[in-house]
Amino acid sequence: MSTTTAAQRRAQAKVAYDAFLAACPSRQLLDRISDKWVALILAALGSDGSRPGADCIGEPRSMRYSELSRQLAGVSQKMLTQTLRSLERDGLVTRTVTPTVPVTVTYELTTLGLSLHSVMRGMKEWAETHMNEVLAKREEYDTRVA
Amino acid sequence: MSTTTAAQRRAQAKVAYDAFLAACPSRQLLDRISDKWVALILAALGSDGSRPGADCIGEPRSMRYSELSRQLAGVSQKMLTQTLRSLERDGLVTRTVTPTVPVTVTYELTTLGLSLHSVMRGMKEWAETHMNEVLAKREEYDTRVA
DNA sequence: CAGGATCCCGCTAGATACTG
DNA sequence: CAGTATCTAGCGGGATCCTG
Repeated sequence: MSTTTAAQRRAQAKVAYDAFLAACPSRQLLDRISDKWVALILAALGSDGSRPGADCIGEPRSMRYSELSRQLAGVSQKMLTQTLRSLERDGLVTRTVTPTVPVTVTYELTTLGLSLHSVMRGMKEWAETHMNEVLAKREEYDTRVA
Repeated sequence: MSTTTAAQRRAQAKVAYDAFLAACPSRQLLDRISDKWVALILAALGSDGSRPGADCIGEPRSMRYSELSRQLAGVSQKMLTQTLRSLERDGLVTRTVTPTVPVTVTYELTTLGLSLHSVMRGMKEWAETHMNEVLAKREEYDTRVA
């Protein structure tokens, strides 16, 4: 550590990321994961407790492209592929190609992806649970303004 | 009515809404809350970082418009106002105007907003915590492709 | 101070067509 | 089956100016 460059010192100082700062990489990362498709894909791949009596506890679910496409109703192939690619690039999901005929591609959460899922899994559920309340608040707000 | 418990109503809501369905209102709600500005605003209003070890669930923080604008570096007035409006409409924050000169406007989380914050507060922290890991994965992915 | 109103650019989601 | 490629319309979102 004779001559520490500015870049080195900066790299060490960046152990403390702050998403409140515009230039911080974690801001971009927050923006990436703040996406409905990300939330839904993670919810789909991470839902191991959806089936009562399921024997695969602890093992993240492995899903094919077409399975995901079916479960995430309304998603275009472009968005699904694009989102999956970025998730793969960020190390959140693994993409496995099996050279069958036709080809089979499966996606699975990594440990890192699973850690994010455990953080985000509540969001979809929250939206579904509090939908009524939010709708009521909206109506109240709209009539108050009108 | 008043005899139904919160758990019962929650269970009913879960059956009624499904964010996996494109037409479901909860899908739109999920899209709204899957936004970096929402995440950051909730993080700002919900955290009392000045008091470590405090029972933070008691009183949510009250912040002025300019305070929020300062803390969320890089946010435009348009996006800040727009996001705050939608959060107010959905009953997640309250907007209080105090007729001082000049006028003072403060924002605060509602109980509903606080419940969402408790779900989402981990996201910003997750992004900051796993930034290094994600950056490493990206580099690895990029070199693998190249 | 806390926005409202406008203009406008860029990107991105969506639709469509094609392929290994 | 699981994508890629291409085109385009639409709007998200920034910049700017104005106001109570």
